[in-house]
Amino acid sequence: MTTKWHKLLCKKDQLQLLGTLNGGQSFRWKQIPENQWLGIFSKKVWILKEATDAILYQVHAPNSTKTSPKKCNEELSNYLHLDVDLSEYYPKWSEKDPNFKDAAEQFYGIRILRQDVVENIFSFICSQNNHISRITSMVEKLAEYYGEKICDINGITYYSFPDVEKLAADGVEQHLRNNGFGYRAKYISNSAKLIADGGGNKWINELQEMKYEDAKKNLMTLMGIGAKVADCICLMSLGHLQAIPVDTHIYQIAARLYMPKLGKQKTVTEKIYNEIGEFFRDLYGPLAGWAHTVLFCADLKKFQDNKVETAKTSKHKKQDSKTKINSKKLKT
DNA sequence: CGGAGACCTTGTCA
DNA sequence: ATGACAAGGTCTC
Repeated sequence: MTTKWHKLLCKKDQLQLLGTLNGGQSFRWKQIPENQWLGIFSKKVWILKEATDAILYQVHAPNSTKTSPKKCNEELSNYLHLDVDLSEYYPKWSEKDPNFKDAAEQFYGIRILRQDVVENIFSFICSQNNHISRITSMVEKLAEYYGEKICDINGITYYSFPDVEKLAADGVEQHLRNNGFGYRAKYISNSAKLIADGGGNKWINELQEMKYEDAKKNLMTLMGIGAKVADCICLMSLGHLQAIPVDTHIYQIAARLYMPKLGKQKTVTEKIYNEIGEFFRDLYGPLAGWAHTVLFCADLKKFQDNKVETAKTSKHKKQDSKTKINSKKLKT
């Protein structure tokens, strides 16, 4: 086990750990003392902290796992999507949209992570109609029940996210039902079986090769995955940075600030869903999903506590409507 | 094709 | 304290 700190060069405006790791993209990161972040990806436990023009990190993995500094640097850099230079985009998005410019002050350095596809498929199935805190505990349970132990740190055992085959096994649905997963237990079990029957890794590999529209369509054939969850997976795990997950936050933002005609709409139909996506793609360009994530962060309640309340934010504070996302499956 | 309800469970707010 | 309501929606009718 390595406990040495490694260094990955990275300017401050290129990466903010708080908004990126705790902004609802991944459910595998926790803030720990001394302003450090502990998270799990690629079957390793990572501890990160910000330093001047760099990220310092530790890697914890089983002794059998290779953790050469070079390989770890590459893995972390890839996970954080550091090949995209935000200084090329933030000014452009700010120029096109004053709302983005406002959000970007607090939410500089927000990055779309390159997350594991399988983990995100099941994490975002859990996310529907649910709170981030509960989603996090459900993802942790999936890892604990069906994943593999990585290591212990300070008396806590960490587990990797399980393979699809583990989730496709008999008895999973009942087991999850008994452990607080509610109706999502069936979605997880059925989707895992659908993927396994479709070839398992082969199905996943083919998904990764598809273009955005095809990948989205295929994801929506799984149970419990509609347009929004499919777009989350496309954006955060398949590199389709034009994908715009239209959730309740983004719908509210769109109706309030960009598309006033939505005001009276009670449900988000497939048509409305796609219109909102097209609107933002038209506004921000090919990396619209990335820009949208900055707006999403700015709308998260947990990030608004330490923010100075302005007349503008307080005015809209309590006006969330009863609008439900109701986009239906695309017909092929 | 669009609308209306149901759905597990937990956190939050009055 | 207790109930209503919302939570990064989706499925079914």
